[in-house]
Amino acid sequence: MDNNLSGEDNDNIDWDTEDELEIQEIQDTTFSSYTDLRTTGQHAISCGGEASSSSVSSKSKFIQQFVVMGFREESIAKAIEQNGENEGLVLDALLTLKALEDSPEEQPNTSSQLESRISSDDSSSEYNENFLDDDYEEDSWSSDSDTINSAKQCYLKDESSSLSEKEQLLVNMGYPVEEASIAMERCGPGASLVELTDFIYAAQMAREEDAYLPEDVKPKLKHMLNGSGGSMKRTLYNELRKRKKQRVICDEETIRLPKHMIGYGIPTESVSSMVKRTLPEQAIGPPFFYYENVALAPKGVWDTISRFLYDIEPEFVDSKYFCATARKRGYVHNLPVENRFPLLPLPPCTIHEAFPLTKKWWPSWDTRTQLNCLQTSIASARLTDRIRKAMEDFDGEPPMRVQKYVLDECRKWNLVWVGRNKVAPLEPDEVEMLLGFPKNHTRGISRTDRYKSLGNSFQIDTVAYHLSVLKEKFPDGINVLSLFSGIGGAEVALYRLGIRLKNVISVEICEVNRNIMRSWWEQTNQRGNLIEFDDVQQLDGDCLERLIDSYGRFDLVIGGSPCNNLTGSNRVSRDGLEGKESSLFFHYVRILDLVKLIMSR
DNA sequence: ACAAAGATGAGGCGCTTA
DNA sequence: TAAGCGCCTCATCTTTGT
Repeated sequence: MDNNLSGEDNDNIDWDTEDELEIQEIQDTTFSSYTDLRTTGQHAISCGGEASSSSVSSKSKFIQQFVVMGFREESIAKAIEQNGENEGLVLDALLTLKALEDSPEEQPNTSSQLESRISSDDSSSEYNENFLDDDYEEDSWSSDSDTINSAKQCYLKDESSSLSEKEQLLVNMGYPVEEASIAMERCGPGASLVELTDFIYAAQMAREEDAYLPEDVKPKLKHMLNGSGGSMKRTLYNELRKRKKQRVICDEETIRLPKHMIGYGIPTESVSSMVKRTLPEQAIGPPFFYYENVALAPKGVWDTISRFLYDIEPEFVDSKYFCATARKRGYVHNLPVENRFPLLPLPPCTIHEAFPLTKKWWPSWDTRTQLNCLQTSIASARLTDRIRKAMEDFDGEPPMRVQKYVLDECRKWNLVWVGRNKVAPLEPDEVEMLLGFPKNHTRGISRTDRYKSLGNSFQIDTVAYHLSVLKEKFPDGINVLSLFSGIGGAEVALYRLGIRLKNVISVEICEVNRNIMRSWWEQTNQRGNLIEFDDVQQLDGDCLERLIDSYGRFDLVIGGSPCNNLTGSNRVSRDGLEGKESSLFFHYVRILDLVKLIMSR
């Protein structure tokens, strides 16, 4: 076992990694400037924050503040030429120009799916458009301005520059100190400025309110609008309001969880025949994709997820309709919802069916028929002992007070009755069974780690039911890109459906989980190829292109990104989508977009 | 050093009641 | 309609024990 990965600081959360948002890469790769930039960086750049901070003249700082707002350098240069170094006037000119260029109706539907998707998206477009503008860099990089070059160079990945200098640079760019330091902390010392600014942008965007402009722009804008407002500003203001309005409507109609979480149907009660869903144009594959996360995320999270995944409405399903334990999850996918079929045999759906031996000891006043959500840790032996002692004081039925205490603990910790006055947590192999994994799937690692890995996994029957439509579409098997694979829930589901796994590209940060997956792969005598990565960041455009060249196109991109910062169980860092781990969602989006783009060529 | 145990609420929704 | 209550949640961090 790798201590670094499963040690005390992070345990073996499947998706534990330093998070870096490389949404920039989408654009970079999309517009083929990525390679150029990187090459340049490797050759000529000795960048370093030191070089930048010393060579960053006041003029370049002046330029930089507009660069980070997402304006093109040539536009900035022109605006400065016309207005001098007057911040207000330059910004005015730039914003007006941008407002004119950006009006959605006029957006030329040229380049890629990605671009049109982004431009059709309201709030997220504000984020992405800023970076889409970066394709200007391809041309203007050849500018002979030293200051501009040094600024550019700092955007490149650089390992040598020191932390504090970069942080200082971010602050110089106008980011609040605290946001800069959070970005530094989250992205790590090796992060490029692009990654850092990306992170800050993403975090800001993911926030509920006013996500469409960087914090540093808002006050300036506000100041200007409240101040000497000219007609240009008003034009811009109206333009922004128009977009903002779309977002507000979106907020008002925030996604609500259905009372009965059966999605587009469950094996016993199909509703898919009644509900015909139509997918947005951009959402239609290839490839098929399937994204999962906890249903009970903080407000607005599912709206953001949906917006980034082509405005597909999430399918909320509680696995209590598939097995004996609850598991409320949201799934965003572009799979057909007709003609699904369940895995056979159907798993037990009640506690008694799943654990017949408990029936003998189950008190009548414990009315549970199903278990609550299986989480990542279990009750201690001491707790079950306390319960036993509390029960032993009474012959027969304990008083209401004790019943309440015992039931509360049983619900909280998913305890089952295993003897007279004796409750116990589920064994790891029992959890495996409930989730649809083969027995001993996670055997060989510590008990604690088994619970953790299993608690972070799919419920196989539920996911397999959704994926079952792939079987007739791919009789010869499929190529799978599996992100945040964990212990291989997706692979097990496909395997149990009888869908041949031709090539599986699996990304999983935790070595313990990768070993489990590899072990399963070998035990089940898979004939296909399993290619493992340990970090989603490794999957850049070049890498994906190589993979597709070597192994063929992906038929399915599947994964559930970290829920750490979304789940209500987290009392420490329930930070939403911009949280340390949960922000890896944006890597799912990035990679899916890249795959779509590469495959469309 | 590792594994287990203990301490640590907020947030969101459904339901009842005034 | 508002307020109050009940219930549930892919967890994290520190301390203790072996």
